[in-house]
Amino acid sequence: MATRDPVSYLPLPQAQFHVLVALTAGEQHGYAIMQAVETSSNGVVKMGPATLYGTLKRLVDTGFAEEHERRPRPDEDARRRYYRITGLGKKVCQAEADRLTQLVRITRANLRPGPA
Amino acid sequence: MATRDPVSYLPLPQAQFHVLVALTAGEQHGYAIMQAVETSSNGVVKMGPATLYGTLKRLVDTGFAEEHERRPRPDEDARRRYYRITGLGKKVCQAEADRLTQLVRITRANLRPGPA
DNA sequence: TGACATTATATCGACTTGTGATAGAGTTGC
DNA sequence: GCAACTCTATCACAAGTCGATATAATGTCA
Repeated sequence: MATRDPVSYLPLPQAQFHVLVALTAGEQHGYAIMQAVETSSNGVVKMGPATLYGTLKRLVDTGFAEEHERRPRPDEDARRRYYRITGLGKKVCQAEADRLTQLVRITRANLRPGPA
Repeated sequence: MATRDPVSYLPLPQAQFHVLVALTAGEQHGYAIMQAVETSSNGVVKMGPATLYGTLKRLVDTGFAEEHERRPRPDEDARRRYYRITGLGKKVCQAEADRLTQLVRITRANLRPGPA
């Protein structure tokens, strides 16, 4: 069966992209993702639980991420639920990154000349 | 008076960023912006009139863009209304571009290793 | 002249996405 | 023992996005 072109999922909603990017670093549980998003953006992007868990559900529904069976080790909080990015998720994430790179490139080129 | 930190406006809604980027290329009228967004994204981002004019209104309200008095030249369509990006708009656009660059950088770094 | 596509601005209503507040419960540190 | 933190989760509302539609001027071609 023909795989759907990752580009056809673009543009990704911002929250989805943030969560996916966090998951490219490896499997994570929800709370860790929230913190990763805030930390890696230097506090600029603050994702609350509503956005996080809602987004996580959407990612799983669409097949960009999946929960996995891994049980927290004894030294970890037993309540944790782990998620990881799927192959499709990686492709889409990659494509979105490419799209944004292009956008940023245009911005830079246009803004360069001199503050009018 | 102290100017509000551009970073405090981030993250920008996607449509607002797209329109601002289009305006960094110079003053534009609505219809041209719609086309610019679609063209410069290779057809990936399609912005209809509802999104465009709504977004334009928000940008003006927030002070990121402004309509200006320039009348269309005789060889241009008389119905056009022109907009341009403001100083604040440029700063915010710049800041958003920086933020996205950082996000993309993280994505690239994490996705690099090898398809697991 | 008439027919038709394109340009151009604009809004309505529905849907999707995002968020602050709140909840409940286990865990950690003092 | 108690406060702060961790962790998952949902509700109800707000914000953002989009397809469809409206209206009208302009351009093209025969």
